[in-house]
Amino acid sequence: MQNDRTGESLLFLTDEQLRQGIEAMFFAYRGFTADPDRILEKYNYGRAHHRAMHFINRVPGTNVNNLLKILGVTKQSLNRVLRTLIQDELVTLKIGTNDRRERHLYLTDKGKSLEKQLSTAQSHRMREAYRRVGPDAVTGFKQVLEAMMDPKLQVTYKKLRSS
Amino acid sequence: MQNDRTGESLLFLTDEQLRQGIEAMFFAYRGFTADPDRILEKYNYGRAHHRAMHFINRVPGTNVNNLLKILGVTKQSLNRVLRTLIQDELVTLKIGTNDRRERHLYLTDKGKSLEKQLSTAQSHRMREAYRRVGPDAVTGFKQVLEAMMDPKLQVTYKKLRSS
DNA sequence: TTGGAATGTCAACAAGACTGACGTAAAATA
DNA sequence: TATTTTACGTCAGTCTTGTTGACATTCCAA
Repeated sequence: MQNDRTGESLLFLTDEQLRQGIEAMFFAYRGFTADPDRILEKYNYGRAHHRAMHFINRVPGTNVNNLLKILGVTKQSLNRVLRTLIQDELVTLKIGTNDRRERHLYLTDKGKSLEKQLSTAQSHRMREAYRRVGPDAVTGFKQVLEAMMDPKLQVTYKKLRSS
Repeated sequence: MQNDRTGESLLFLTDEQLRQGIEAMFFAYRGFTADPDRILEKYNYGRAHHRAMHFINRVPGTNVNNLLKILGVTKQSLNRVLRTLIQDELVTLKIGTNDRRERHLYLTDKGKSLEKQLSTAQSHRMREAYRRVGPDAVTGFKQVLEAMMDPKLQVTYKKLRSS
């Protein structure tokens, strides 16, 4: 019976516990972005550039529409970012062979190099966190995050995992 | 011996696992802010207003400097947000009795009401996530987030927990 | 009494998000 | 074949939220 549960086993659902989770997300996200932000600043790029580069690296040859769905911004917003990345030769376009309306996006060597720098910095903090807390905590971490996503983004997330 | 560990037990530290964690944070944070954002839009406020109200509610009577440390923005940024919240009678100022330079911040009844709306929406999603994954995963979730924070913010986070 | 701390304010600016409107090329379909 | 839809780009304008820099006020403390 549900009601046989002690207060202790339900403690993780109290308002106080939820509030702690909310604040933990807020403070952790600051840490999560801090290291790449410092690198981006040196090149006069922002988080938007980082996100675009991350997913172009993750899904090489993706078209713009697909990237828009992943990033959840408008095409005008993404376009501004892509324009500078292409100008700076971090990203290249290839027109689709089947459908010539589509632009397929790739990182150049220069782009790969910067992406590597950024992901190394970001991974380093996460690796340290993972190492300190151990594998079981990491499993729980990912389970909660996945459960907090909007359903559509959860699908996107899972697709990326299995690709 | 460290080297006796199997590949399996170290699997949580692979590049692929770290990348998954990064993407999980990115997608989950979108979900985390989505519900309050929708409410804020109706009142023509933004996330900055939400954050200020959250922590004024959490630490009633806080002065501006303390709030600045928690939020990690400049006083000019915070001031603009506070000004509108005070104009709209969601927040009140009380000049310090000991130190009359300090402004102590409080939510009005109107402010408390909106803050409640926002935190209810945000908590609801987190509660559902917690419920689905169970208490052990929640413990791991918080452990990883705490380990990812900048040390100073980790102190701030812990202080809030124990207050 | 003077220096520094806490706070506020004005101005200017930038990143990064948004909407709306319009254009072009190519594919799909009626 | 003609029309519609799709994919993408671009221009213009707006908003929020962050930034710096400069300057004023208040008031505690040495």
